[in-house]
Amino acid sequence: MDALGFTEHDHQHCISEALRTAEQTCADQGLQLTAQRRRVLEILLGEHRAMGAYEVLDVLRAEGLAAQPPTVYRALDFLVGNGFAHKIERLNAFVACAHPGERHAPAFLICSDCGTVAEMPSREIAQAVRGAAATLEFDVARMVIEAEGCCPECRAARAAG
Amino acid sequence: MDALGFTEHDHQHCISEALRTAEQTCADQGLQLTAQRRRVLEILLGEHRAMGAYEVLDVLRAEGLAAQPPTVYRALDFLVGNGFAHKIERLNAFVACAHPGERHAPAFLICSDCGTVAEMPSREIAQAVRGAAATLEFDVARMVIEAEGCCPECRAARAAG
DNA sequence: GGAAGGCGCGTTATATCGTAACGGCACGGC
DNA sequence: GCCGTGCCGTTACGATATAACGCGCCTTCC
Ligand SMILES: [Zn+2]
Ligand SMILES: [Zn+2]
Ligand SMILES: [Zn+2]
Ligand SMILES: [Zn+2]
Repeated sequence: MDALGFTEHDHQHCISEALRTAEQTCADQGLQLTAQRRRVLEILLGEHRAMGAYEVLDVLRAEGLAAQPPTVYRALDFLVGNGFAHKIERLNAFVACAHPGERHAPAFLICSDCGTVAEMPSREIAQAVRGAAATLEFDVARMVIEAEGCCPECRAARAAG
Repeated sequence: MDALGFTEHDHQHCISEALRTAEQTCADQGLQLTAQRRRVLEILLGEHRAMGAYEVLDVLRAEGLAAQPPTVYRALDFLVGNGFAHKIERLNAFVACAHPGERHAPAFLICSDCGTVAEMPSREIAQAVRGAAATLEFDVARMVIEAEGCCPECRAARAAG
């Protein structure tokens, strides 16, 4: 389970796979993946970066839909609430989940140069957070773990440039 | 170095100590802790929780000042930029630093019940994040580590109620 | 069949968070 | 004196997010 985003990959496959997983998960859990929700997920899947809600809205409008902010926020709430997307707090923006279906406390790498957002394995990080919290007798319900920096590609580009 | 916020403590001492440290650090580094910046820091220090910029603004106005949003944001930028305060991304709000002067990558515990925000030791968490990032050859420049949950006091209150 | 309730969604309006840009003033260097 | 720099007042605006109301489509229950 590696974190895509920084590596070359068959992105069409990446998208269709994620959609299929979302459909299956919704079917299993009695969730309604309506056309709009699905479309918003597709838009997020289109890029391995975080998109603002209004950016998604612009895409919908460019497709001829007369959408309003609540439309997008409702779709995003559904997607985030059911683990098909995540909110990147640092950017006030949203990204498709790289591991839908699996229960996970996500952790993200955000490249300041190219904007790519990768979801990385977080078990040890989550463990460290829970450990530190436990010494203060604090019960952790939810975590925000986001690291900003420079991705390998951009670092190489810098070195070359 | 424990994380205050969840424990009883002499809060007046806590405030004056932090202000003294800020004054000393500014003096050492040639930074100007102006009256406004100092006042905003005092306001943040007043509570062990995160305050929105406009909430700070309301306090200033209640004191008779004709302040505008940029006034507050400029003071907050100064305080955050120089390590006297932190932004809690999850809340779009600001909290006074519990360890000013020391270089640190902060990690926070946010009680969903009472709103208290505590800054906790983060060395091991930061280490775990850097480690996970390194396997993807990602250079981390800045981290956001925030855990939401229930503090010991509120847990006790729940159990009692 | 019809009442009742849940859910998704359209729509309007508004709340909340944050910044751009301009100009004035004070201070220190030269 | 003149200029650069940093701080701040002020106006206006941009970006992010939600409240509230109502409609249509279901399903449930009788
Ligand atoms: Zn992909
Ligand atoms: Zn990059
Ligand atoms: Zn205190
Ligand atoms: Zn609490």
